[in-house]
Amino acid sequence: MKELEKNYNPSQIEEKLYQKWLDHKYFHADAARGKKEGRKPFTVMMPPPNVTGQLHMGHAVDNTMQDILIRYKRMQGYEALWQPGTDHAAISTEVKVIDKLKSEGIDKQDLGRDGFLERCWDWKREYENRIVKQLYKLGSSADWDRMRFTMDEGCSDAVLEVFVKLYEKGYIYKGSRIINWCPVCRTSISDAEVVHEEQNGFFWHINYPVVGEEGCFVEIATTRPETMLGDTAVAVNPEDPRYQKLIGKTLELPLTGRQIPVIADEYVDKEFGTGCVKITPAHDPNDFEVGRRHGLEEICIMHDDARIDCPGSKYDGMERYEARKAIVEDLEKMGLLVKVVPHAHNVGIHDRCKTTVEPMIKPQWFVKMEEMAQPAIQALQSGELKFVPESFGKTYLHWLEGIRDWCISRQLWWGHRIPAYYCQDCGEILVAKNMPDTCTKCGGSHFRRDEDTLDTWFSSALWPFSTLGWPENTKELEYFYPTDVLVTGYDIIFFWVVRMVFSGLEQTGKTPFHTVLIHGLVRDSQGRKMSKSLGNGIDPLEVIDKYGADALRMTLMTGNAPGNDMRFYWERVENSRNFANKIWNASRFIMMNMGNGPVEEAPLNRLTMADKWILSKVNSLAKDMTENMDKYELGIGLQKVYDFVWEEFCDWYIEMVKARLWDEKNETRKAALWTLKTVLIQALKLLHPYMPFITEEIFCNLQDEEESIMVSSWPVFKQEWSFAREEREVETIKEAVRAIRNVRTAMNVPPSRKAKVYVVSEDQKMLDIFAHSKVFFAMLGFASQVCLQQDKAGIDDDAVSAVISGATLYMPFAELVDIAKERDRLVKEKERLEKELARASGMLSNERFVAKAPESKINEEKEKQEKYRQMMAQVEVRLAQLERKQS
RNA sequence: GGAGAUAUAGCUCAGCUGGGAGAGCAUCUGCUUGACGUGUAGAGGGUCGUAGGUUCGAGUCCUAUUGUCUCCACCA
Repeated sequence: MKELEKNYNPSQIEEKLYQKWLDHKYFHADAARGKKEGRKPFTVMMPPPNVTGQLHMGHAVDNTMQDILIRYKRMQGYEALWQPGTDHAAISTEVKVIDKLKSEGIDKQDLGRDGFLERCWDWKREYENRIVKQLYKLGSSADWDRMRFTMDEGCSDAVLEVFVKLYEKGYIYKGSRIINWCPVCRTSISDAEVVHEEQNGFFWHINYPVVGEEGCFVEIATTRPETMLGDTAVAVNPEDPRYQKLIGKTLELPLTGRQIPVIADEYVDKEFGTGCVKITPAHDPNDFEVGRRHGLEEICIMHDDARIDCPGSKYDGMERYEARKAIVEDLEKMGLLVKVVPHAHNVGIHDRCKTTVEPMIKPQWFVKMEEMAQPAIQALQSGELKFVPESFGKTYLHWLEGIRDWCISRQLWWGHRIPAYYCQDCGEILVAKNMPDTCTKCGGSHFRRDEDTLDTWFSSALWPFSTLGWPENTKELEYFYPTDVLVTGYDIIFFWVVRMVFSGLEQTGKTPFHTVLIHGLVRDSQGRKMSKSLGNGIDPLEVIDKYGADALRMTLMTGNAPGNDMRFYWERVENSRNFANKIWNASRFIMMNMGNGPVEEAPLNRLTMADKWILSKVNSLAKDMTENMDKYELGIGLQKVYDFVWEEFCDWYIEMVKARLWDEKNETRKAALWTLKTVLIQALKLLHPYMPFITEEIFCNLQDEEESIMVSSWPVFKQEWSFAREEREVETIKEAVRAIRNVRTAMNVPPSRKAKVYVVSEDQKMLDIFAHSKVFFAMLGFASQVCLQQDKAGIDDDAVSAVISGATLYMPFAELVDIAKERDRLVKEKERLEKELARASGMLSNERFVAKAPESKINEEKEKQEKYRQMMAQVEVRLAQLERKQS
């Protein structure tokens, strides 16, 4: 048997073991094999990290949870597929490549579309590997042989297929609508990519003259005066008495001289501002709606880079904020600027580049959402789709119920190019997977393909089935789809989960997964989000280097409930590291005692009470763990193995068993060794999904029969390992040991001072329990001898006592004990018992309790009451003795 | 404005279907016993945000209220 190092050193073994797993292809799932061997599939889709990304704590939590589920199911005998891949991350990658080009003095336009895309692919090849290697370090048991990329051939084909199908169904349309425009990235962005930030700005109050009524004005207030160049109306609330007579009149728009009407629309809030709103349909989403309702002209006054587009005017070509300044100055000169009021308001910012977005009307492609949202809503209501924790289902519903059409076109080059072809002869739009030969309308053969690409989420929405070969009906798709659990943070429910669900339902008729397991964010120790700008991020790789992947994984899973945020503390990592070291040393101890020979199988009837107790404990732990795993309560599961290993197994069982191990002639030595090894292996298996590396290392050192713990079988509850009586008996022993330790500490007795321990009970069965346990007292270092008797014969009156349920323990070290102190202690104990008795009798004398509570609960209370009565009697006797002694 | 989450020991958090308040860290006190000081034995510390209600019984369920956080929508 190999000798282990004194301290666990993760860095030495993690890489070696991961390579071993890869070499043995343990991560690989196979549909044909699974089918042939009659296994059930279990599938998890890895949320594809951005190719340009670096591993952060979010990935670490997300992937740890998935790995735990996959390893658990794999051990349970499922054909467990964890499908990995990466995302092309359109904007993010394009921006980075552009930056890199800039540093080389190259402009995107100079390279041309193909040249630029080549640079993007170079970037992808260079960085994809980085994030994948980082996921290796976590211990992720994903099926890397099936690695996919959202822009690889298969996924791209799925994208085209879906686009064409949705177009033909009328769910995809092209239209001019107001969208969020990023003047720096020069592309439209979705609502979800816009973040709102409060900024201190101003409210400019401006007078618009009423046509034909000299000296008569309408005062409007705006935060963006430059947009007035595009005003096509002023609106008031139809119910507003102040402005009734204005409705229908015509105003002259200052600076342009254009004539615009005053209209009435519910949208206007009477209480806000002046109650008169300038309407700029081309540059404000609300105004756009108003404009469409009233058939107003939509005048676009800005170029794509946010310079003013107003030919013939002095503002033409000005940058938007420059124009704002000029316009305000001019209005002031004209005497039309009424006042300027400081005003804090929210400004939309592009989350990637932080530029203030400009609402613009642009021809864009949209997905009609109304029909597709319905089945997705129903999936949740029918229970076909479930969120853990459930409350996130409300977030999901809320979003779907208020869903708007999805703008899917992006003015980027890196991404899936929209498969729409414009006939150069007649202008007809043809949508097809490949460029058509002839125009269906005019028979022409010259086409221009749409320049735009699709929103990144369009392809990720198809991830659960595109990766399995859809639209082909592959054996993988048939076997592994629909998948089982999707693990993700609550921050991308809208972006991704919703879109996967409606896409899956629309394309395959099935929800792509039955459960969405939501986790929270990892925050810093002060509760702040980890972010680049704050510089407060903790690099998971640094944690792994210092403490090992297992410690990181354990830290992220401890004391954490689904959906809740957690804070990162280095102290917690240390605790995890300490736990790893604890198991390491327990294993080391066991192996030292095993010697070189094999551990013989011990028949159950040769086991001692302690052996049966720990076996029974690990047995019910297996059941408990399985239940918690199935409920996705990963934090609770971990807590349970932790407590078992550290407290029950190390602090109690190993200590109980030492004396037997050291005595080569002891006839129960072999039983002890067998139990130690067996229980340890069970515990290692239960822990393996959480801490794959250390459990594998110990497992392989401990036994020769199996080559890896990750393909060993998950422990199941066995009736023959269930020993209720022994569990109770050992609990009694533990109670006794604790009682004695407490008394001795309370009495300030040094551990080196040994004393006799008398166990007194009228109940012979009770004494029998202790008959087997003399060895514990000796081993625990404070009993020179243990005497069992039914009465107090031979025990000095001033012996110190400890009362436990069913027995009283005495230690005759009279000379060490201060009688007054002992009396105080007993008085305290008496008070405690009185409280307990009051509680029990309070319940039992309550007629309604007795009438309504379940029988088992009543009996439980009666037993407790009886137990406390007995203890109380003992305490009273002891007190009386002391009184006599003192007087 | 809409929705959701959360409030438990000094700190960070568990506490699953209601039935005697827990962990880690921190603090204090012991322990050079042959796996581990990354250890071990013990102690102190909480009227479970507040007020009602349901119940024989509420940290747990309901209502209201307060604080904190998050998401969505955004007022020109």
